[in-house]
Amino acid sequence: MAAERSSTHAHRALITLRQRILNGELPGGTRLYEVALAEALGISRTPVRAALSRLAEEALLDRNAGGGFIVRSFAVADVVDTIELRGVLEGTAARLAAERGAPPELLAETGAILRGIDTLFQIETIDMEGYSHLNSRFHDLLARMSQSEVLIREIARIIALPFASPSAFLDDQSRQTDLVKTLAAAQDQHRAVIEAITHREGSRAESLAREHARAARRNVEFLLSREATPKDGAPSLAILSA
Amino acid sequence: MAAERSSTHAHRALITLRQRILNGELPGGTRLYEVALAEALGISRTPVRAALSRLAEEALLDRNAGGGFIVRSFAVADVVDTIELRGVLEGTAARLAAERGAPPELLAETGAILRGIDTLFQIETIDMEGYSHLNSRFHDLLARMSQSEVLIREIARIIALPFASPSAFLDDQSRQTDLVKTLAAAQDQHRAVIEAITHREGSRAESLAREHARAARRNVEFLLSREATPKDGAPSLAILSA
DNA sequence: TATCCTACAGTTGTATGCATGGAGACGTCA
DNA sequence: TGACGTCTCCATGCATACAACTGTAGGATA
Repeated sequence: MAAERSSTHAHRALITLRQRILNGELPGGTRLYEVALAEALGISRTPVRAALSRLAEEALLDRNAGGGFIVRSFAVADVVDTIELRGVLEGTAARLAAERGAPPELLAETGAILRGIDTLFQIETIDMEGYSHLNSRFHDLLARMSQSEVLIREIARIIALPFASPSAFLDDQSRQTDLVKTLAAAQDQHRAVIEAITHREGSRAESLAREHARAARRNVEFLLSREATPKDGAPSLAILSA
Repeated sequence: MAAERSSTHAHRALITLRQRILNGELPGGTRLYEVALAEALGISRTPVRAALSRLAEEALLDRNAGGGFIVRSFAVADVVDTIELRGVLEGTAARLAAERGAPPELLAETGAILRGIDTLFQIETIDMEGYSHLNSRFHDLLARMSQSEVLIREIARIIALPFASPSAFLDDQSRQTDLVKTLAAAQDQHRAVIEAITHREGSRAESLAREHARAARRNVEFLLSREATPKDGAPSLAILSA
């Protein structure tokens, strides 16, 4: 976590601060002071302000009435509701895709991704990084099939929150046995959604995509039900308020 | 539209620029230059940057790769999709309200608002400002009944776009006759949504709230179907790209 | 004792000058 | 004629000094 080599001070500050918020180093409710941050990061207030402004755009900070920024607090309910919201939005994307007709090239690309995931399953130990990548691409394609720029944008916005990403909690599954079962079930849901879209079954596509997001929600609830503190096994949940 | 008296230069710049974007004075695709704006507004670059940053947060500007801001383009499809999205989100709020049980005090307040709207209907010429205010409060309460901070926030975000507000297009209805009929129908829908929530009928509440948003969508399509250019009768549509 | 007033300290708001870096214009070379 | 390279200009990135504001603590007064 030394000095990162990106283009601008503002960008480096953005990355650093985002990281500190996500890993719980800057807990929800913390007021962020420009001067203090500038000194801590060894830069001036100007790029700090730029970074804070972008974090507010990402919904990780709230603007304080009368100036200043405060780290947003995320309770368990917020995480659950955000995942639910992703399900609703992806459900809408699936419905629109079915109603409007998904572009053949996107359907083809999706098919290739699903076959790619199948291939991963044939190896004993699953390549999680590879799965995560393909899974993200699948969800990206699903959004694009809606052919709605507005929806694509809003889904991207929600997914930017780490705990709401379709690939969240994949790296912190403790029970490897369950994991395989879980992923196989998810793959079945992927197929069902695409099938519904292909057959122009809007309502069915919407329900299936919604239900698919529920898997992530169950994952959260499982991780939180364990005795261990969330931060140990689930980095994505480090942001949770105490 | 002279110099407005708010607290800071940045805030005044924000209001001025927002207005110019919404009324089409700064059409979609326009690149905004800090120096030029600073000179035009008679202030320095710093508050201009602050204002631009907040407009990006409101989704009225896009950040240009490599710096700078560009006015976002809104096509008819974007307006329609945004209204559809509001319907989806308000539908979700209604469903959650039904599933989780709406707080009695919110239901009571909603009832008062609905009675208030009824009262407006008893006068020959409807007080549009009054209706608009009550209608906004109804939609605000609907969001809050979901008891989901995440959803409340996202709905507020969408409604901030002028053409997606539940009270958009009220002031630019040309045919006063249809207007009364339209508003009466909307009021029926309001009642139906609340009834479904009260009876804990989640799916029905969701469908009704969604359909309610379709009224706004039909309004857009009606306004655009007229011969007159959009800007004349419908200020909310002035933002549309040519 | 309660309230108001004042002064101060700390924080953000603003202006400005300089640094940096990218895109386009222009010219040269193959 | 086309492509490549360089040079210049202009917009943004950044630092810094100063201004304005806000909340608070302390004291004075009724």
